[in-house]
Amino acid sequence: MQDLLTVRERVEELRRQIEYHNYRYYVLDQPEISDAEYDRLMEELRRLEAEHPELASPDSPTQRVGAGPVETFGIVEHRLPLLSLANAFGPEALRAWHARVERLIGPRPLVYVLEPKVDGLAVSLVYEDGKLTVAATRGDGFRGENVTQNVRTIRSVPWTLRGRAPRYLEVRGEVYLSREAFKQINAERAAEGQPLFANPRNAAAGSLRQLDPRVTASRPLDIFIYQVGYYEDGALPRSHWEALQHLRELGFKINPANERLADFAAVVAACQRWEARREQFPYDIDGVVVKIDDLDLQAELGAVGREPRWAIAYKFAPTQATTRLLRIDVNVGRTGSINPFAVLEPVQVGGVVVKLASLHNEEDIRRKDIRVGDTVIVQRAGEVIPQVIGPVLSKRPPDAQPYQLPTRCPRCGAAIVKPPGEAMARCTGGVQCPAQLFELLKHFASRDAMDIDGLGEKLAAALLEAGLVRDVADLYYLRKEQLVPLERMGEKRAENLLRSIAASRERPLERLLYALGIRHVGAQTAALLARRFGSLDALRAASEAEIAAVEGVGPVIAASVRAWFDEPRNLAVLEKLRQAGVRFTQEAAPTAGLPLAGKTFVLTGRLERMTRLEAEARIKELGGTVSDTVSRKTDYLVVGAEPGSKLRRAQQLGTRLLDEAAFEALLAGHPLPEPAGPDA
DNA sequence: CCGCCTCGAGTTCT
DNA sequence: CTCGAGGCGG
Repeated sequence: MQDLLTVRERVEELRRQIEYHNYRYYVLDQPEISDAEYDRLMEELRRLEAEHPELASPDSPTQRVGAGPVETFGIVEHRLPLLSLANAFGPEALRAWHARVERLIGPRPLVYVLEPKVDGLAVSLVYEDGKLTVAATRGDGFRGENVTQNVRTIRSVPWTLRGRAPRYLEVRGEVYLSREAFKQINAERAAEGQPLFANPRNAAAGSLRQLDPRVTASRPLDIFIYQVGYYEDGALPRSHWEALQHLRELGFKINPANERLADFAAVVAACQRWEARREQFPYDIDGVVVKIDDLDLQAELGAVGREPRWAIAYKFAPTQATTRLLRIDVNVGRTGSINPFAVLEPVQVGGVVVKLASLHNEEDIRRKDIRVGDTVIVQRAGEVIPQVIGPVLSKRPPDAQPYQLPTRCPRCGAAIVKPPGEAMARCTGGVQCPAQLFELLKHFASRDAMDIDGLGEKLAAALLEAGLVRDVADLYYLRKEQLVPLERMGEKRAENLLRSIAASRERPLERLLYALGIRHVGAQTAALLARRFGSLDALRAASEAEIAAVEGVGPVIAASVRAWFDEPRNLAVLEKLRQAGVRFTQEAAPTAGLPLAGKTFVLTGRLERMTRLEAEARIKELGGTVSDTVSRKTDYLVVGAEPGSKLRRAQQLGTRLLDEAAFEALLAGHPLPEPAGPDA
């Protein structure tokens, strides 16, 4: 039995250490110890508290997991109201604000502080004698809800201030969720069939307003403190910037992206720069808050109504908008997949007018409960494809009906079936379906398949419309006089097209195999099959078991391939291709002994001196393979300008990175210097 | 049977 | 780029 005094000392020591490491990890983002070591400290503390209930304390870091639920939130009167900010939409409005400031205080040199306007929810935190006593939502600015128990679960909120704390301190901050955490929470909710949050802000608000703080604790909320509200006992610095530094010393998390600028032109430029790079913040921001730095000037400028004149919110173009869902139509894919899409009342979002948005599949529409006639939230951020996030239920027309997929294909009338357990419904019309034939023709001619230059969307439609092509083999029997009457088709273009078609007869087997559009056979699988069987006839003659025996091919793909070759219509197409002189064999392409044999590459970002396609071709020539996703099996990630998410994954996995110069050196046959060791 | 790794397929606007 | 799902190793 241990002496209780020493146990108490140990408990206090552990609490001190854990709070310190919390601070290093969550506030400074500079941990000093590993997660495992941290877990060990936490585990020991938990154990001691369990063994000695008399030592338990609501101030112990073990309580960050949250206490029991409450019935309702109390109301908190803010000692000083939380003001709102005037908005500036665009640089002109920002300049107008600035002109007014100068008019009021006369022209003199000004210093500005810029802070990302994080899209979360504002809270007020009160510290008395250095201890967190009350946390409240903004509410109407005068009175908010008491969410102290929930805010205490946020790891970057100090319970006790560091250093010499004022007797009474109130600070304001923004509670938010990172985009990553938001995605994770929604994925969990989707798995549990719960309604999804529309955006990180809603998720953060929902999390903070949980009656059960244990739920809040499970959500990785974070906070940035941006303002002193009320400060009693002790002198505050003269400037906002210094006040933020002071708050940082007290243990608060201050946004490291904040900037102090002394030139208004630079302020405007910075706002625009941040807008262009808003995706690079790990959390959503909807603008930039610009503040006059000097606190005396702030006081002089004062407020109009509830808006201070010394600050303004420069607002970015919104990435979400609401609009009406007019109709749900469906597209038919090459494989017969039925792909519903939303026809929207045109709406400006993310800098473009959106009229259409994909809806993926019936299941997705059901889960989001999207109905024709609904007002829906549409999102488009950066280059990302527009998405329908969900309905605004309060605006739903009373007669709106849940969406039902059509039972017959809108293009060919064949039955639509949805195999149990699969997400996608399919048209059963096969190549009889004009939509599927059209998609197949485009696919056949596409660059990774037979690469027929000049045969794109438009021409494929025209050839089908004119009845010149009923299957892909018909392409090789086209004559010039048939083509010329087509719209926008002269002698010259017809000749060029026929030449491209003729040239495509020489494509290697793997291209042809891919071009045929056999279900589950993409470029990669086509290459595996071509390499193993060497000729189309050998593959046609193979049994299902022989096909399934190929490395990387399993029962599903084997059955699909076998079924394709058992279809008389397909065999007829093959005979026509053969008659037309299309190559049915693989060229011998030995890869053994080449310098990059066995090496797997992934490319990300834009290369300066060659296209991505050229880079891929060079790697393959030298015996390497190119993959699409970074995994443990990836040997090199070639990093170009503006790399994507692959770079982060590669860094996590410790994959070797090559910049363009190093990549070129490798291609030129120069061995790479060994990677630096951990102690180098 | 589960969890990783890959591959296939589809998508908006300019 | 993202989702869904096939293949495969443990």
